[in-house]
Amino acid sequence: MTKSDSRQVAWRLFLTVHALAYRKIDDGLILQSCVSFDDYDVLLTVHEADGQTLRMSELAEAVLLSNSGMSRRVARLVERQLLHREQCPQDGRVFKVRLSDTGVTALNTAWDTYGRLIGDVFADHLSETEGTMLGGIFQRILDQIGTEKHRNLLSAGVTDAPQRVRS
Amino acid sequence: MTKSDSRQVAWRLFLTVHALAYRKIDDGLILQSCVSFDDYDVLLTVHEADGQTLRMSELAEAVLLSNSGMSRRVARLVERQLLHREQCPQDGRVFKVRLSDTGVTALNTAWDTYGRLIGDVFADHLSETEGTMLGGIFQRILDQIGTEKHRNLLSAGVTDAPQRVRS
DNA sequence: ACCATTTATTTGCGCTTGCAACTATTTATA
DNA sequence: TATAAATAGTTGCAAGCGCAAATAAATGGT
Repeated sequence: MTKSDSRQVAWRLFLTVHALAYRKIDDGLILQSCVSFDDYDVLLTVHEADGQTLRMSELAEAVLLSNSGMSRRVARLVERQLLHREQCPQDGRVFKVRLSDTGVTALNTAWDTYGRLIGDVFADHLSETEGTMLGGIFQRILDQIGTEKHRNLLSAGVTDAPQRVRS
Repeated sequence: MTKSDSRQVAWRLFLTVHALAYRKIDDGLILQSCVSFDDYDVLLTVHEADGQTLRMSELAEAVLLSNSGMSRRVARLVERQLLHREQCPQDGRVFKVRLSDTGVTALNTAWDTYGRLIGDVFADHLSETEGTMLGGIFQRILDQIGTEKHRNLLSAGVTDAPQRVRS
């Protein structure tokens, strides 16, 4: 594969789009909703989980952060009263995390901002068909490079899936 | 736009694919070529520039790093003898950066690893046609959200492989 | 029951980052 | 020419990260 390969070009554009989009969303969220992109990701992941609860290590893996990083991130969110962190009665080693009422409110507020921003930097520039196509391609890649946890993004939770198989 | 919108789904998958791909490439580059993904990006950007030289601020903008961050990153690369950093004679405020011979060698070595990794985590999972489509979509997004510097990735340079550095 | 092992999470530490303040150099204005 | 304003780049600082070591709790073999 040479550097002029269309897939190579797509890769470089992929990186640039991600970097720019990430920045814009992070800035927008902080400015308009007082939550960073990474914090939002944590809150959303917890809230979407079964029973709206996750243990630390599950959360860390889900958002692709190290355990230690997640430990401190959660500590900050608990400090800010957006999360509760409670020791599991059955197994004293595990701590389960859950959104506080304030956290739920913050998540909902942030969603308004986030949804708008996703449109600005990404979704509004795609047709429905292109969205489906992209989803199919990314899901296919994820099936190859992700762990079990990441493989089910489409089917789990996010409803009707434009699943596709390798051609 | 609802959460089950295909473009919304595509966005989430986009984020996950990026995070996983980034990790794998960074790990692979460090392990096999002793250069981090971010370092590689800097070296490549400098080498691809007009006259294989860039001033600090241009470099910072091109790779989407802050000026201070770039200042320190370049300092480390100079320390490692991969880059030269020389004061501009016409304007003593600007410093221009250039690859050393060692840097060129390192870049070529890293390209072997990097090319393989891009295939592993991204390109090999796409058909040529899909690559072209993705490139088109990403370029369209970039035209909307990027600055002038980022807008020309496809047209400027990348398309017909001027950057394959072969000794 | 006892102690070694394994598992879940949290600290210690060093590294990288961005922001704001600083230095150095050039350009504009009087 | 003198000096104010603008520009390029570098530091001080505080924050976040990952790795490895430390802690705390459960499990297994005897």
